Amino acid sequence: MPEGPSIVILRESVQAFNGKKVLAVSGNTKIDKKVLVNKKVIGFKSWGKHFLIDFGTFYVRIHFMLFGSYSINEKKENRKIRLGLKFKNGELNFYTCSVLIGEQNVNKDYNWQTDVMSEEWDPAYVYKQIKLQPERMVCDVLMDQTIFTGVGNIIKNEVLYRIKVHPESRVGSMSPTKIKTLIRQASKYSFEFYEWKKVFVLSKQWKIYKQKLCTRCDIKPEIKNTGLGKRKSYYCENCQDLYK
DNA sequence: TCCAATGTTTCGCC
DNA sequence: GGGCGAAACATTGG
Repeated sequence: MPEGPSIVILRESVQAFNGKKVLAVSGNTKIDKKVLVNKKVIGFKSWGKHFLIDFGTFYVRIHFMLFGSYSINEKKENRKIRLGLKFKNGELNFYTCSVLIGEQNVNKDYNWQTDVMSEEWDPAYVYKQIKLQPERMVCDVLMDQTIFTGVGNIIKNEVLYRIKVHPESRVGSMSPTKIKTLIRQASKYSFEFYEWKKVFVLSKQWKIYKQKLCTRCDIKPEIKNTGLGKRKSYYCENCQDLYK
């Protein structure tokens, strides 16, 4: 559930509650639930993997971590609700997630220019950030939420495969053109992920992630924890040979 | 049945 | 203090 595109889908799925007043709050979250009662939702936002409920003078931040989930207008059986919001026209429940209150307006805490799915996404700014840290491996940079906000491990693997770059390449060794391609594809693939996920064909589209054979070379992909982040990379030694 | 995994933060050690 | 590894969270699918 947790990569950026999935959170955009969530945001779109809850629009029936936009502008509605919270009538009751439940769940085992540690936040003070009283402060949400009788408050009106000004909007639902997302910043990468963060799901944000805007109440104007403050906001709620939900992060689903690895296992988090939600349900709309129903309760999941045998599951403890972490945060449940009741509205006149339905309910929204979150499970196994991190919940935080932001004490000021959400726009003061968040900047959307790095969010690969935001209208404010700024590829030129992202490019400058990458150029500041040439020693880092591209697998780490792609997963860095302050540079590629919303990119997760699936998107990382598929984008690097698509542009034929080895995950352990130093970004300083990549040409300006290739870095721009990387930036463009991180956003483009995220939107494709979003479309595929909505029609339940996401995993059918994977070209290297969790694949038995490279879909270009028909040879077995490498599987290795790469970079300082040590997150799993699936890659083809034969065709992802650039900069390595 | 077991284990890994679409993630991030925090703690403790060297 | 930096850097690193492990733990914590706790579900789902292969």
